[in-house]
Amino acid sequence: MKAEECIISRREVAKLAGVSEATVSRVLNGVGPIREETKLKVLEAARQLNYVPNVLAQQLARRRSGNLGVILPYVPKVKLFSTYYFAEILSGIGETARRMGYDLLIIPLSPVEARSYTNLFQTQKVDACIMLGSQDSAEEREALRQLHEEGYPFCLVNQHFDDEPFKTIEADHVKGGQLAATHLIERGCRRIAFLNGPNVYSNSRDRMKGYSLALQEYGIELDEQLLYLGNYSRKSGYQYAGQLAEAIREGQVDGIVAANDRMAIGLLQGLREHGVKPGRDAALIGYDDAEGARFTEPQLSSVAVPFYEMGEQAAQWLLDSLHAPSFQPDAADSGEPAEHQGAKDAAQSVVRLPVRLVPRASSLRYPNWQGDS
Amino acid sequence: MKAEECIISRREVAKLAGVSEATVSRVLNGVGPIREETKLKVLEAARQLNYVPNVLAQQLARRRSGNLGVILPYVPKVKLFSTYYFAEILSGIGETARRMGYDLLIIPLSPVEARSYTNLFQTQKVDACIMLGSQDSAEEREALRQLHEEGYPFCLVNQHFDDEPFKTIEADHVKGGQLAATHLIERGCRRIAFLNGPNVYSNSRDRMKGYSLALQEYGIELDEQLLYLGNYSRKSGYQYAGQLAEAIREGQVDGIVAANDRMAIGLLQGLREHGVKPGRDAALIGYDDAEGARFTEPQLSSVAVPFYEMGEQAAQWLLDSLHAPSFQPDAADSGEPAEHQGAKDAAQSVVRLPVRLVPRASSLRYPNWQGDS
DNA sequence: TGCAACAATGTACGCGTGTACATTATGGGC
DNA sequence: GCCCATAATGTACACGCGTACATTGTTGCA
Repeated sequence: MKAEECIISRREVAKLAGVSEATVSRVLNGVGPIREETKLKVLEAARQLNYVPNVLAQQLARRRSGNLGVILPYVPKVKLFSTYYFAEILSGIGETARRMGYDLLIIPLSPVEARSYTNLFQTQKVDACIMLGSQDSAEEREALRQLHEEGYPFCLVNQHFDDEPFKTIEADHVKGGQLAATHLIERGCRRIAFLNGPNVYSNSRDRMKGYSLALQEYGIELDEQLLYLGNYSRKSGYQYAGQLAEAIREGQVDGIVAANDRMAIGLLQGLREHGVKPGRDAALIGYDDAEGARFTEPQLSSVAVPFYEMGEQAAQWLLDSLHAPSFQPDAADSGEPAEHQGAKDAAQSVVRLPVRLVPRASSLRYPNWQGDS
Repeated sequence: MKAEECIISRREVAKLAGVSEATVSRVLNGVGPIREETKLKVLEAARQLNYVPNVLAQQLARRRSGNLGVILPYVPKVKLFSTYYFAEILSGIGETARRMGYDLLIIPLSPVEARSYTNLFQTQKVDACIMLGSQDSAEEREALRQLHEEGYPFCLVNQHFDDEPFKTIEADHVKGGQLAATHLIERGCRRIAFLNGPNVYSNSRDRMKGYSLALQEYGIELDEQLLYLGNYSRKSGYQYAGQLAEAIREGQVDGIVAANDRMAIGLLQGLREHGVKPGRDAALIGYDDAEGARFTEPQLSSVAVPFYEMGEQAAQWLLDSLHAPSFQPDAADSGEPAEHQGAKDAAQSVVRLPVRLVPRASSLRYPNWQGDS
């Protein structure tokens, strides 16, 4: 009995209800005037047959997939979902998509094929797309530019491209870097090391900018010697521990800003192994306010970034723009005006959410450190 | 120029190549004998027009979506992606799906609609489905049973249902609970509290079983007073801190097994606030070996669970079974034989991956505790 | 009574693809 | 030169649904 239910379509419902297929479709979609009696007949027939519309056919007929694509970068050996950063953004996206009746289509980029994103849209698998963890490379920029020119709706999260009109939801990382550095300065640090991440991420560059601004504001000269480059992994923080421990002992460094909490935590653990205790011997502050920042000893000061909200807003904006009738891909015809429009959009295209300083014990510096026993 | 490219289909390619649409289809799918010359003509035309097949139409014609569904439970106020448990499993699923050419369709269950899963398959949105975080309730069991009866391919992860033939990938949590408790016993504990999670999860019950076995093995009587119930959140661990701190001081408790690391970490922090230091005043061990277990002070002993591999295996088995020609939903016709087959399957239907004890400082107990300064 | 307006429904086709079947070339053995 | 097996291609339709347009039924009003 159950076996046949797999293959019932609109036709069976129509037959049972004694109406045409079109009427069934109209009833189920609430389109056009329908006599109440007919409506009930159809609904009863559908219920009785346990009819469920074939979404694939609907998608083809409507030329909309109802899927929100999420592009995940390929990062070797990194379990992307497990990083605080992606997990939080994804949670925000997922919740919003669910609320708006969209499904999430996760598209992990494969390491080999450097295909352009346009294919993705041409296949119609997704109606819109959110780009996570994209890097500022020439190819990436070109691929996105093409996407934008063809009018496909997409949104970058936490990565902006200068001089491009791409819609972007990010956080104010210049401010964040400044907050972090200023915090250490106000706690008495003068020789502040900065452990940054790769420059292909705009947020790395922004934090660097903020760090510089803070130093400048307090008349502290930027010392290239104090700049370290990691890759946002805990290991890459850990590996600088020896070097920094020595610098701290020699008085060359009295404070450290790390560009994310993973590196900060790795560094913190390494420093302790070298007998240097952040919060006592030097001030340390991380970035992201990941959950782990509250687990360390001492607890890690950080800068909170509203990742969840960024995911929410990206999804919300994208799905709103799909429903808005304003979406006109015809702009490409008129050539130059499109250019101009792009420039106008640029003004509002980047949304920058505020970040927040979260001071904890790791950025204390003097013997008034409140440790236990 | 770019604008028109959005609407090219097989027809345009066929016209340009001077062949029929069927030939285009055959060339692109590598079906049937094709003259080399024709093949090149078609491929050249496709390239020239920048043709990309419409996946929606392919899905409809092939009656396969190419999507692997992942059901996420609705847990109020919890950002699912951000929990170690889900994140790791999802990473494993995602990586495997990518390798097998499938996309991941994330389906977060909404709080209200308690729809049956069969709808999901009937809509054809997914070819197979992985269930995460399902609970052992009567409705859930019934919904899954229906799914199984109708022959839809699905797989549970980290949750089994007794007496059901559902395919399941989980870990040996009985062993895990036993390992944890035995570890504490061997380190000298005799009054071991157990902070467990809700019983709707089979892994909670399994760990409890393992805990009991360990006590029994060492002739320690199980004391109901020492059983605590949390909900796997850090907060729910934290809230028992006062109670347990007192019990430890009074000598009522000398060791604690927590059913996951989140609760263990919350508890650890709470205990320290009450002046009780795990690893010195009492032994504490968590479960999952989440990343955060290495961040705490002292570092948290735990039981490592191969979540990533569980995700991999679930996806692998599911996608393999789709490609295998053995898949015959006709079994329902013959009635009882299906029952028998189910019983046979049951023997292999539950795959239980091994877990591993990870001893760290939190489960030490005596003054030989190796703290710093 | 006749006619217009509108409600309610049916018919027919498009969406873009896969593929069974029919048809036409091609070659080899006699 | 003929016939058959097979290669190569075209034709036609199905997949299941949305919807424009045609058709029929109903009502109100002159």
